[in-house]
Amino acid sequence: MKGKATSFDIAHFAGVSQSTVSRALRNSPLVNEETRKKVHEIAKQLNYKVDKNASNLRTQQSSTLALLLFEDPTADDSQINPFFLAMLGSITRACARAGYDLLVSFQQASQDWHADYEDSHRADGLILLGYGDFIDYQEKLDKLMANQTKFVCWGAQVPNRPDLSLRCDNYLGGRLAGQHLLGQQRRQFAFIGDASEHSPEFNERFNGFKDVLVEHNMCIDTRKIANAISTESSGYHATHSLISNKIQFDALFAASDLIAIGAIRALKEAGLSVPEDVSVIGFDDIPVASFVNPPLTTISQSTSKAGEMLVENLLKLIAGHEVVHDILTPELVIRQSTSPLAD
Amino acid sequence: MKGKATSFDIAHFAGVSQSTVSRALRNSPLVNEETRKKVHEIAKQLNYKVDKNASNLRTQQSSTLALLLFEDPTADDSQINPFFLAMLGSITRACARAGYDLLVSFQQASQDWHADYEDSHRADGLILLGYGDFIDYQEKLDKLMANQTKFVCWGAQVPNRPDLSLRCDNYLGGRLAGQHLLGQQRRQFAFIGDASEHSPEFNERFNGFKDVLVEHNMCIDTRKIANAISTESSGYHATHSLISNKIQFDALFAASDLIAIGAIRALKEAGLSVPEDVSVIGFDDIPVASFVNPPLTTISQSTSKAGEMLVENLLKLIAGHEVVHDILTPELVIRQSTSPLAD
DNA sequence: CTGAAAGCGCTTACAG
DNA sequence: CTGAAAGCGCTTACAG
Repeated sequence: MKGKATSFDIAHFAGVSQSTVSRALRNSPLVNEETRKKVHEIAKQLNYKVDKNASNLRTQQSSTLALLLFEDPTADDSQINPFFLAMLGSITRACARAGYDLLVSFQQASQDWHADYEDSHRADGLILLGYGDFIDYQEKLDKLMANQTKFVCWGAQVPNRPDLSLRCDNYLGGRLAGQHLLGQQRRQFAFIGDASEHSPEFNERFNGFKDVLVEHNMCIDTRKIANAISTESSGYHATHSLISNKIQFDALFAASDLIAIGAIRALKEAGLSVPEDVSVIGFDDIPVASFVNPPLTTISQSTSKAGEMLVENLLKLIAGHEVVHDILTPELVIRQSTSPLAD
Repeated sequence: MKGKATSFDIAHFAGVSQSTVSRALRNSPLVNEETRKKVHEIAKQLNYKVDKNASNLRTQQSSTLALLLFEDPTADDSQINPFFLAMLGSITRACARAGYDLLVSFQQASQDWHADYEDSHRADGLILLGYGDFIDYQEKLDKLMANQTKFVCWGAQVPNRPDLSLRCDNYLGGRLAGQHLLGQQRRQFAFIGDASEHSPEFNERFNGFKDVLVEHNMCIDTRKIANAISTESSGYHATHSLISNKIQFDALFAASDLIAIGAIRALKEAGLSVPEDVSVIGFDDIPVASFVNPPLTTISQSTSKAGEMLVENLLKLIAGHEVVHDILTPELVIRQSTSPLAD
């Protein structure tokens, strides 16, 4: 026999029809047990594998999901946000468990990234992942909706469809950070990150943080807020600029761990010690967080839970089932980058 | 029109046959320029996308590569080796550039992981990535060969087929590490990693290291060698055991950055300072390396170059072209975890 | 330059 | 329980 074996080859050897082979391989209850066994045996001998293209074409689905990862245009080749990399890991595993393949693709946030994975039947649905400018996303999400594409989305909200997106309770996370720093007798609070509608996740974190301070009759001086995207170098530069402007602070909440790591570098360079002079808290709990020096206190988002739920929800959507909107609960992880203020 | 548009729908609206539509969409030179334009226009209006399952079935290929990532059985869910994650990034990009989709899958090293991606026509070829027990790999690679599966492999050698694997010059990398430490007047050398045939990459690194020492009339005391797999905790425990056994050393070469990071943690815990008491050098230059404290001196393997070449070679293989065996050149990256010995 | 037709390898309704 | 047949949506050799 030349090339790969087909179901006709098996039929030939088993002395049954090709339809029966197909049924047997799919373990249809219609098929006689003995026949089923014989077919499976021959299939194994011939090293037969169902041709996915043929079966997908026939059944009009692909058993494949596509993960689209958007990168900030500034992100360079080598540095993919570790938080998303961790998500990728858990999504891959969740797909495997569900018997789905996963197609991975990086997209520029600027591009027309709804791509054509679903239209071309390469994937049954999309998982969207990425920080970036929220405003830009909205119209693209609209397009996906109009197109009836099945998708779920980490972070960004889909207008009128809360079920299509998943995120952790960023507001609560911000509150946890604020409470932790307050409990350490810190009183001069800085925030680094984009607290605007362009980055709703960061914005919510900031709001939670701010609200806690206000509840304790404190406030955050707007001069102590510096804008940054989620990279180490952006965090470094933002912090550096605060310091050069002689802004004083004894506590710093960074909107992400990457920002926090950059902030710590800037602080050290300026001769400030962490946590003695400045308590620094991040957000995400990326794998690196425990390796940096000092190990980073942070707000943890469970990537494994998140990945699992994204896949689960997407599969429900594909199956035409309802999805309940859920929000993940973040947790404070205390390490050594924060400490009570010494008097 | 219900559901997705097909080439027949376009044919209908364009007033040509479906064959002509297909040719026009593929920009066949046979087709009249005006017809071609009209077809493209209508396709766009109908939001038509070629059904990949159908075209793949017809052409018997998939324009998809599969990336199989093996994990050490000990690796837990959250911690995928960052070196491979970086490779994943560059491989994804290289695939996109070549017009290929990338299927990603994690595999247990123990499993029958040649999987059936190629047999089932889900992918045209495989990229294998992963540390792990080399001995176990060999028979699996043999199976892939016997199966005529197209694949390339990072690190592990394929018997008699050097062209199927790609790696950096680990021996040279080991030499670079040795030379650097020698240049710092260090004289008591420890090595952490699995220097055996089970981990040929680590073994080569060790051999290069050892040879340089020997050339300088020095040697490595076997008691100063500790076994470790490529994780932070394994590096930590190995180093910890050296210290508890009162083994003295002023320089440490870790077979990977992850190991080095764990080693630094153990050293600090034992009250030893890095680099003053012990110079530590790693291998890989993972993104974290520059964030840890002190920033890690290491031997860099270019993941972007590596990913690109793996994809390039695999595509050549698929096309039936010859692949020249190539080996990447590692580079010494000096940071602050190593310093000249103070007298 | 274009069209009618075959066929890629399956799955599944239909008939027995 | 089984088989003959249709058809998923393309690509491409063949004929004009």
